[in-house]
Amino acid sequence: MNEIRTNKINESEEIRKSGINPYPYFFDVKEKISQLRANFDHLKNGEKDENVSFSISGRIMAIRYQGKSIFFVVQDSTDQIQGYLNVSLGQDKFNFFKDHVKVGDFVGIKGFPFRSHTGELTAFTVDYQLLSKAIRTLPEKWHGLTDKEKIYRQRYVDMIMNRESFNRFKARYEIIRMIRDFMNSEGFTEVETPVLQFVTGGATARPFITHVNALDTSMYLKIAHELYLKRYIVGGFDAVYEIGKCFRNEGIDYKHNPEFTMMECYKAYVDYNYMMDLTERLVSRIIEKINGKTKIEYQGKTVDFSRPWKKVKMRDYIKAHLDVDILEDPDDKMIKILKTHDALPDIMERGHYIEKLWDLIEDTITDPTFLLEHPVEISPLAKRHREDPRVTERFEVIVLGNELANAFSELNDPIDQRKRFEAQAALRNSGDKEAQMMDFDFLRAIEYGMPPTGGLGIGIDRLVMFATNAATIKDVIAFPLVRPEKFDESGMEIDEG
RNA sequence: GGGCCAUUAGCUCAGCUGGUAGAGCAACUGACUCUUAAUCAGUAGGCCGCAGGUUCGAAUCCUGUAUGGCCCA
Repeated sequence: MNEIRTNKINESEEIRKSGINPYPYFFDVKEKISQLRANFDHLKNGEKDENVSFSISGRIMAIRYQGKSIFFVVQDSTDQIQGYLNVSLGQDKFNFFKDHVKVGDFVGIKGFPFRSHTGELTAFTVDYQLLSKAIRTLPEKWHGLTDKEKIYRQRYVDMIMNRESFNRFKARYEIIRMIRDFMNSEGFTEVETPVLQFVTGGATARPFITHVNALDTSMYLKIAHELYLKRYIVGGFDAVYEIGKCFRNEGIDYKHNPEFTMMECYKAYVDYNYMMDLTERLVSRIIEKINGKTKIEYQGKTVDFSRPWKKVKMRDYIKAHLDVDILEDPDDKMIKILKTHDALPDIMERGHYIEKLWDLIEDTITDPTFLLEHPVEISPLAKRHREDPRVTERFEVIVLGNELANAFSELNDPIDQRKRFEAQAALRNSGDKEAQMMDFDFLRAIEYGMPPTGGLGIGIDRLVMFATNAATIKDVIAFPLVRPEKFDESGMEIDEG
């Protein structure tokens, strides 16, 4: 139905018939546009340097026809530059460009640099090659895509048109590379754990279920890396980490995507104090590298990632804000407070009361803060505190009310771990679908002995959101989960109800 | 789960209390050898998300529904 597309398909066929492949195989790219710009920034207005020849390639973003000369804009992964060509190219090549090279097409350009009278560094085209003909038109150059739905569904178009978006993804992968560099330099080994699991744990979450034909059985997609990473520690690795996808079958909103990326690390012979230091150093370094400073603006709020971060104990913080002692006051008192805030949990259990009480006040935290010593009930994989067995050696990093990291001195007492799993299993049996599953193989593993271990998990998407000032998780996930689109037999989109 | 908003040309948007649809960019034809949101002249392009209802008549009012966004829980 789209006439422009049909015309371009026909045009592409005509080009092919004329002996030119609209989709050739290779172009010898010698430099990126940013390099070209940097190398010839010194050229003065009207000055040219015919002695140097460059070879760049990219997508044409704009064309300005000017009679017997043509100005255009090429964009590659690094930058844009204005190109210029005229009939000195030869009448045939000039005409072909004028008739068949259009906005959206890829071209390779050879030539020399000059600066126009108006001061624009320009690529004077001595030769060019059409590298790929686009048969769909790009959005309007001035506004690009503004429809959020189109941005998420057709991220490739958003990336082309919106450099801010493109650069945010570049930053994301730079951050991931920085995390790898950091972890490697700290002596951690990058490892992998299964995505398909018969028992999945390490987090309080509902899993996805899939089916394995070869075994004719259901499996879960991992909700965390934790339990398998600890098996590496049992197996003798000193320090391991994994950066990978986790899957949680829960709501989708501005901070949750069903699949998301988490970095988890575990190190033998250290405790949560070590992990606090590691977290502080890693996160503040990334924030500083991306922003040039540790005190940043996030969505209109100032957040200071400078070390050291504040520390508050969960018990103290809840007591100060809600006047209830989560260790000593009875359930009734918590329920009463939750009722007045209309915040009763779906599952009437002490652990859920504590979580809900925290939810009520988490937004009072702005700057990165270590929230310490969660009660045992809500921390089934964390070791009891060495001075108070009712709480654990655990911390979460809270930034603007969001959980950015979660860590503990790992529970390596197999008897205590079994009791914790049993308590979780009881919750599961009473209908708590997020409670952890009994994992006998994991128990068996730590029964062989796991050294004292510190563990940490960091939500990469959240971290990227803060580092790049992204308002929603969808802005930092290139292809967020959206409902499927409908296409007709020819592959054209259908708008329907 | 609740509330509010959006959905009109490939893209960005107009379209008033109902009278059979409009601009800019993109596309197409032509002019122009330093333009840069180039300019100028012309042409073509629409199941007004989908389904019902009210009406002589609906892009517009009503109901439902789909998709998405924002806010709240």
